[in-house]
Amino acid sequence: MIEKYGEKEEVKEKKKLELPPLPNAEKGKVVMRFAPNPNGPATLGSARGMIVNGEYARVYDGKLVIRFDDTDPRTKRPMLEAYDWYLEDLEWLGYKADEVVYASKRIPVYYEHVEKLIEMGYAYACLCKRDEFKRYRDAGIECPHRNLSPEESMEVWQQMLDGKLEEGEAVIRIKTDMKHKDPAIRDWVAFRIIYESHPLVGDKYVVYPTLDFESAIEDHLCNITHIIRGKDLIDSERRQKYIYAYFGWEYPVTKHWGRVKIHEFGKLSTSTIRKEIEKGTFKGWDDPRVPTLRAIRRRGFESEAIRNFFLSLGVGENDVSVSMKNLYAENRKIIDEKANRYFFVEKPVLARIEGLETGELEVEVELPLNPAKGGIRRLKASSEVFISENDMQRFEEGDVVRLKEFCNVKLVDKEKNIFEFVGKEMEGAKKGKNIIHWLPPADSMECLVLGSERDYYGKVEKAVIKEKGKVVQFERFAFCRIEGVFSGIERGIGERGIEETETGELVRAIYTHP
RNA sequence: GCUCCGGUGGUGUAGCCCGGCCAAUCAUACGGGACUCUCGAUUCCGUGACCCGGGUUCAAAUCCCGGCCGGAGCACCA
Repeated sequence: MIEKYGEKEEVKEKKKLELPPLPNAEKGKVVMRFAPNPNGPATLGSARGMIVNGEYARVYDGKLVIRFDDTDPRTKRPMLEAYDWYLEDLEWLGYKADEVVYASKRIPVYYEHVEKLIEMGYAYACLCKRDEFKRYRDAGIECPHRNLSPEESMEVWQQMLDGKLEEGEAVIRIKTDMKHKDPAIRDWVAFRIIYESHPLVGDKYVVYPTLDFESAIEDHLCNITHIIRGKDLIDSERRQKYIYAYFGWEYPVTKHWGRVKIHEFGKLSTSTIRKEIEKGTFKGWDDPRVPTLRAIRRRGFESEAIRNFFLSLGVGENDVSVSMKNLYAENRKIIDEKANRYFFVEKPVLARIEGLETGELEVEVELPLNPAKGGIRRLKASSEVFISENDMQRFEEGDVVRLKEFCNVKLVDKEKNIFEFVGKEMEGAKKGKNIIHWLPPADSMECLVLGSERDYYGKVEKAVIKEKGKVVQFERFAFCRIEGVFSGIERGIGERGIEETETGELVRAIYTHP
């Protein structure tokens, strides 16, 4: 017994997922960061950033800072609630932020830095129109404003701050190299004028830094040692290194990962989700059809599964296209032994069993509650039971089927759903698909299961109401998370394509995965 | 078009830096058997990959060159 246990432990140890070592990482000195823009809630994609950065901070006994790069109140307008949602999600995934930074609250700091750069002649006020500058850039020619004296640039900068200029009239550019072979690097924009109230800081500022500038300054100020992010930001490094050189700072070690595409969610972006929510297609940011962490959590996924899923993806620079099935497999490993078992009869039909003796009707049928932990649950024996139409269709008259743990019955009239009692013992019934789940009307209640592809309606054991908030397995159906008992409009029926039948109470559950 | 980056089974991933121990790891998927009063779990077996072409070398998934394919950036977005 002890030996066996030891073996098991060893196997578990082996399976433990690990990230590759971080270059130049010293235990206790690593500072990682996760830098989202809260223009919507965290998605599965954000989870990768939280997990990889959080994990490195953890294994190196380092620090994790979460920084909100919320410097565009218009195009990527932050969402007020999302700030805290990010913090919650991070915590749910098992990581704690040692420091929380809000870029929009630190704008004066960026002002100071750019002013220094202007004074040193490394940044200048550019009055070119957008298209005008694009032509200079593509041709590799310096624009006329590049040689403005620091004093002249400062004057324009002051006018920008004072709100004396229109949007687009002037920007601050960082001097790089107008002949740089990569046009993306040439004299990039550090500040622009935006007349728009910011959700967090209101109308306090009209000049906002771009991500490249803000994050360059903050990474240094926060003492970030390693940056791991998507490869869409790979150019940032080449741009920001100019600033680092001007200030004599050392650029953190960087690593970039490729794009993750999850088959099941296709091209659902934050902005399309928002649109669909506004249109009413999705019920909210935690609608089970949406790839947000809130929705994933509501569906009953364990954070440990999400973590393993992303660790298995590694930090490679190539793009990956992966299926939710992998996540299901990870989650199943964790919840299979935790989840209690119940019967949920989808599309119930009431079947009548003839020939049951009174004695056989006075008993309660015992069913295993949990194959790993043991325990039993009870259902009343009954001469009328709900079975699923999905099962009913498959049977022919004369077939003997097993009502799991209850009795064997023979179908005698398929039209009227009439069965005949055969016996209590197993023998005579074929194993496999002929063992079906069932429910006595007295022990059942209405149930709606909200799924990611479609919803399911049926009857469930009354006893599941004890499982509120937990994931259970509806035998021969799927793992589901029980949300609770609802009535009235809370029921959710009728809104999602399932016909309203009754108006009483029902159990609402969320489909986790098969 | 310009600039970067990447290409290992169906899907991910290890190995590549420091060539041989790689007829290539692990997971998942798939096929089949066992077990189980769930279509879940467990268990056993099986299928299946180094993008192509040159070069260097006694030896290349690993180094070099060329091609092909894929991706990202070229915003007063993040």
